[in-house]
Amino acid sequence: MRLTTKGRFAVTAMIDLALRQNNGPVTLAAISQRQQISLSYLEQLFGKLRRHELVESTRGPGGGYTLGRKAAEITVADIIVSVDEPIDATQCGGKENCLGEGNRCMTHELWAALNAKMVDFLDSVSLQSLVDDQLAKGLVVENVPLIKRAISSPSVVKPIRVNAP
Amino acid sequence: MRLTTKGRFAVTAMIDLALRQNNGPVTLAAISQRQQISLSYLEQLFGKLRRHELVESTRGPGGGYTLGRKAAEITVADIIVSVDEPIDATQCGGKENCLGEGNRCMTHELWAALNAKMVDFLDSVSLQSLVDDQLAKGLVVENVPLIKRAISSPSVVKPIRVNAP
DNA sequence: GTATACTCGACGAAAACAGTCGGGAAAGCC
DNA sequence: GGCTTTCCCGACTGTTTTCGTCGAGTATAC
Repeated sequence: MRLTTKGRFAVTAMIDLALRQNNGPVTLAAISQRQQISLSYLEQLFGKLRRHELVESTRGPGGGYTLGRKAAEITVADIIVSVDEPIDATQCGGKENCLGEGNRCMTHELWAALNAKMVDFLDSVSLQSLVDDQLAKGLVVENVPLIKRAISSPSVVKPIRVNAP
Repeated sequence: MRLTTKGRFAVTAMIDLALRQNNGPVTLAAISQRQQISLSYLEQLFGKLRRHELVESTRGPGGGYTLGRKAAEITVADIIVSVDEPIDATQCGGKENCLGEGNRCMTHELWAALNAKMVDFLDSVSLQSLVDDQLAKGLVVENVPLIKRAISSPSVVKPIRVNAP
C-alpha cells in the first residue's frame, strides 16, 4: 500500500464524481476545472479506474463518467490500489527464504502487520462516507444546470485541453 | 500524509530497534544487515528520527541507537511524519481562496476528511502494538551471536562491522 | 592512540510523478 | 454524411523523490 498525491487525486476526483453524478454522466473536463487537475492526467487515472470497474464511461455528447457501483460499495482502498499499481511492497517478492541463511526475510514480516492494518482501515472507509462528510459540512453542490437538450446557448464554455500554468 | 517505501523503511527499522534494544544500543550496521537497508540510507533516516526525538544516540564502541520514548508512546504517525517531511498536501497552501472565484478550493476540503481519518488511524497504532504482533506471531528474537565472545562479557553485544571498505 | 560508531553534506543514478501531445474511436445531433 | 463531443490510448518530457555512495568529521571507550 502506497499513498501519494496520485492516490489523492484519484480519491478527490471520485468524491467529486459521486457528488454530481445524479444529473447524469460527469465529464472529465468538468472535474478537471473544479479540482484543478490536468485533463490528460485525469484521463490516465480514469483509464485505470475504469479497468478496475470502479467507474463506467459513456461516450459522445452528454457522456462522461458514472460510478461503476454504488458509492457505499466503493472503498478508498479500491481507489488507491487501482491507480497505485501493486508493486508488491516486499523486496523479497513474497519468497520465504529471502536470505540464504535460515533467517528468512524479516523485513517482510515486520511490515506485513502494519500494511494489513492500513489496508483494513482504508477498506473500511467507503466513498459514500466521504460524500456524507462533505454534505454534513454544508458543502453546497450547486446544481449547475446540466440540461441535455438546452436551447442553443450563446455562452459556450469551451473546455480547453491545456490547463493554465 | 504521504506513505512511501521510505516510511516503510523507517517503521521497519524502528520495529527492529524496539525488538532488540533491551541488550543496549543497537547499531545501524546491525539493522542494515538484518533489514537489508543501505547503511548510509539508514543514517539519513535516523538523523531525522533523532531530530524528532524518537530515538537517542550513543557514540563510540558499544554505542548505537535506543528509543527516545517507550515504544507504547511512539506512534506510526510519528515515525512517518518524521521521515516524510510535511509538505502540506494542499496545493493551495492552506489558503481559503485558492481560486479567485467565490468557489474556494474544493480539493482541499474533499481531501481533508480522509486525510484526517488516516492520521488519526496511524496515530492510534503504537510501535509497541506492532512489536507485540511480532512476538505473538512467534518471532524469535534470537540473540544471534554475530561474533563469538568470551563467557564473561559485558552486557553489551558487539556486532561486527558490516560494511568494511 | 586507535577502533568504534554516530554526524553531516554533497553527489548521482533510477524510478515515480505530473503533465503534455497527437491521434483515434464511439456516440449523438444537424 | 458531416460535425461536435467525449472517451481512449500510447508515447513523450521535465521535475521531484528515492535510494544509495562517498568522504570527511566528531565523540567515546578501551
